[in-house]
Amino acid sequence: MLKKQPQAQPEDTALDLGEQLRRCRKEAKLTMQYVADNAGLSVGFISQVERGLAAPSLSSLRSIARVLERPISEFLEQPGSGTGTTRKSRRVSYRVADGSISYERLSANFPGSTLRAVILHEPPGHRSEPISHEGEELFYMLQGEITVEIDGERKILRQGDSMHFASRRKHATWNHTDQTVSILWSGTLDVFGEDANDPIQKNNAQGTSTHSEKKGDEE
Amino acid sequence: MLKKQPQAQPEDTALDLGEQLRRCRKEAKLTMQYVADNAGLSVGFISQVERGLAAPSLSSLRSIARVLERPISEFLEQPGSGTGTTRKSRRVSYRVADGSISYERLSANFPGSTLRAVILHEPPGHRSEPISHEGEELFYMLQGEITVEIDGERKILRQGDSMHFASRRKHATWNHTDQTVSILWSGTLDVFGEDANDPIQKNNAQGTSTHSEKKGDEE
DNA sequence: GCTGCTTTTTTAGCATAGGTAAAATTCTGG
DNA sequence: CCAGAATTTTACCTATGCTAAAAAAGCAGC
Repeated sequence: MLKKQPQAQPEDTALDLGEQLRRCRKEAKLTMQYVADNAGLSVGFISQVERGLAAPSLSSLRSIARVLERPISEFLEQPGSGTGTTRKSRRVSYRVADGSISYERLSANFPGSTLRAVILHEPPGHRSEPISHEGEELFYMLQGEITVEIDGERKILRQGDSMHFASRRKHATWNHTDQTVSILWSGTLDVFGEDANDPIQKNNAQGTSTHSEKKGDEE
Repeated sequence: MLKKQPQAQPEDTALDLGEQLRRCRKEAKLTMQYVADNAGLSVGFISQVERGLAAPSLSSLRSIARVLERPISEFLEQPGSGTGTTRKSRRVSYRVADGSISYERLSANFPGSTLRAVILHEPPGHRSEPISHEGEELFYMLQGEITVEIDGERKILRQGDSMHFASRRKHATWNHTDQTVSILWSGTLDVFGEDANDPIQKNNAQGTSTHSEKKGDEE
């Protein structure tokens, strides 16, 4: 019988997956036999998966990832080689929602990336509607203080405080102060969209800057 | 024939996966027929997957996720309900590497979470060894300036600047100044470990604070 | 260099499940 | 109420996810 080949994918990710599994296993100094035994699979199958000759099912991949103590996403999403530098002086501000909040994007957007970060500016008195969605997020208070409500429980965050939570929990914010607050927001889901909002403030002196998520805002 | 059941998983994630696929599809206002056609699958299969009666292969899930325009990880890893609030006054500092760098953890650690954030303090003159690993990361300069080298290309980041890149690219930092710099680091891989390093500085007046990654550092 | 053991690869094979087409059922807008 | 759209269900099939075991390669000790 001819050597079996997995179904060809446009991006040939099955091979990437196998390479990454092998890399992680070797970094953890484990044998295939160990991984197989602990994942409830056979050593031959592990070999085939690592060499890209077989594609594991989801449950098998989950078992293998558990043995390697890595999130399954690490094997499925591999960011490309993009880099985004965002200069303070060149950030573009966007307006969201009803136009009261503005934000500046920090994260770049390259293939496979899931990390998102923006700096949010919420004006005095602003309240957001309670929402929930996929992913997780973290607030870090750059300036000012804010009330955060998660699943009905309220907390005040002050400058230097942070909060990390699963976005599926219903959450809302309220700027109970009389000053604009600035929050560094980081999350795993792009809730701010890509250029979906109008830029409202262009700090670039020439007024023609491109958005930072274009292939890096290079010096 | 009895109704087919997917293999039971301890966390029954196949059902979670189907629920999430249906939720995302409805949020995008798409029919199963549309998803099936664009993913190269049958509508009956999409129905079974969404109802947890069949488990898609990795390539099928990838196709479905592409149609829904969501990262595949969104369907595979769902954070639990943890929340971590980290008060500025209660952050525990850790020492890493040769003891020269310290950091304070911001992110909590709850089931399924992949987002990590710390505040790094690099002393004057400190150079890190070039490394590469899985995931992606973002630096935001809270204070001071630093030279970052990625794949041999150097850049200086100043206060307020940020940089987002795939961690697989070889990267190193050098604090070329004569002051300690503070960086808010955010990433998708836990390169700082969980309590793997010694706490070196306890800001809690009682000196007995628990680490913030324990079930939230509640007020 | 040889040997024995460990680790990985390869082979042959199979049970099942990933996935389909089409029919049946339910939903929904007019 | 009805027609069409959308979803579910059924019957079925074959490709493949995965195995056991043999073969090959790697490696440490002598």
